[in-house]
Amino acid sequence: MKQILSNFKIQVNENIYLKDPESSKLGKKIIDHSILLIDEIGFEHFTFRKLAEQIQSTESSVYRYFENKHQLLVYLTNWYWSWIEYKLVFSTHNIADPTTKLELGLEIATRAPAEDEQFSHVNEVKLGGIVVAEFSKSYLTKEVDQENQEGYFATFKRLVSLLAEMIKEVNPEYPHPKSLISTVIQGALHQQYSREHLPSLTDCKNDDELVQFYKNLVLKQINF
Amino acid sequence: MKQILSNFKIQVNENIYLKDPESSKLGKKIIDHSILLIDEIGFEHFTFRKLAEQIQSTESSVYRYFENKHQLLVYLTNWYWSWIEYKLVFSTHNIADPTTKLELGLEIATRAPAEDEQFSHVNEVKLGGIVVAEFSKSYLTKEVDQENQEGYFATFKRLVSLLAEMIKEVNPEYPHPKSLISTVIQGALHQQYSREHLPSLTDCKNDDELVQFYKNLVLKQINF
DNA sequence: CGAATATAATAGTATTACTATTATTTTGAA
DNA sequence: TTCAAAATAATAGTAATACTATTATATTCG
Repeated sequence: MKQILSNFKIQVNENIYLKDPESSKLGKKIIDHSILLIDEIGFEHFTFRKLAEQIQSTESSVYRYFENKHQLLVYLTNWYWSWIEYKLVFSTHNIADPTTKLELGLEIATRAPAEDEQFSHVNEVKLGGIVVAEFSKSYLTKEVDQENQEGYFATFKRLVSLLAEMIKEVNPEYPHPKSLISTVIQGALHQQYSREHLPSLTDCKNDDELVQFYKNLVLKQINF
Repeated sequence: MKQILSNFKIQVNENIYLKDPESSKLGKKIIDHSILLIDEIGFEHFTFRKLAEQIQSTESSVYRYFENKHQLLVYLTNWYWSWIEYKLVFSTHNIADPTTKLELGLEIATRAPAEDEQFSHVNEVKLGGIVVAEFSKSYLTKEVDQENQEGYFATFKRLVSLLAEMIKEVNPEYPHPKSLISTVIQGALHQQYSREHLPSLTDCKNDDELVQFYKNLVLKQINF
């Protein structure tokens, strides 16, 4: 994966930052360390002041990249889903059989990133953890409609529609591909969180079982 | 429903408040108006100061009932899931056929509450909306493990285990009842939210279709 | 090299999330 | 019915958060 993708830079919609953090050293430091810090103390306790301390910079410097910490979270989650989308598009590119293709897509969309997948300055494993715990906070706000119009959630919606298309290739008659896919992706995040913190909400002992559970759910559902 | 349940008072675990809001007029006002206010401005913008203004009381008076607004949210979501649990237990009580019972249970757990179900001083419809938009914020925090130990999420876990038992009665061999149920309940909340704010993530046009989608998902999945 | 731009340092404001103190009102047991 | 205890209201205050503004210094790039 590292070799395949190392030429690509994840692009995030320019509405989601004031100044592109990929365009400077400070910008990259903001991204890298915000991932470490949010992973460590959680989004609620995370502040630009604390982040600035960690990177030996100042609050106002961070504010020149992002309007506020909410926008930074949206940036991080978009980066994450873009990365999943790249992996999905590359991996499924040459696969002819629709069912195999769908299974592979589900695998990529539901499995938590592993240590050996690192391909950028970003810590993808910790970012995956942030997505599990914080992604839903990025859209469960009163500002969702306006932000949706500005493309804040476009990456995730595109991923859902990509996988929904894969379902349609397996069974063009299936009536609820988008509901099924978004239920499965969100469900996988939730099950990962549950395994760690609310174990009575899951039966999956490990990631393999979890991925298998969702693959099975989808295939059984769409095959008539 | 109103008649059946009007004798029952929803009980919330006493760890989830400092003073029982059901024990006084002010307490009930806090609950009622916090639902209206959170529904109106969202949990992020909600403060005890704003709430106190609405009910012509003071911040410090509210603080004598709840440690902070997070605890109030946990209280409200527990109340909601307790109410769902009551409806589920009553409705399925005398049903012999396990499949019919499960279908009814899924119906109650996935359908958004309707206007005519009002049975208490609480606005159940708006509370349902709050659960859709804010429930996940109640456990996606760094304090989840400690709060889980104190019983903050017991009501939801009990509801999941009730429905998981219903699955086992239909098919004792099915290996992932808890994962399936928690995926479905969370999924239904998410689909309700999507229908309103991120429509490209759903195919369900209305509540009936949504409920049917999840019933079908479960039944197809567990029937061998 | 010099101008433009980015960053750092510092300070300041409004709001939030509380805590503390005292006064007033309500209540409920003798 | 009274009077003590408890609940509530009024007021004030603190530390942290979420910003904005100003100026000084460093960097970069045409």
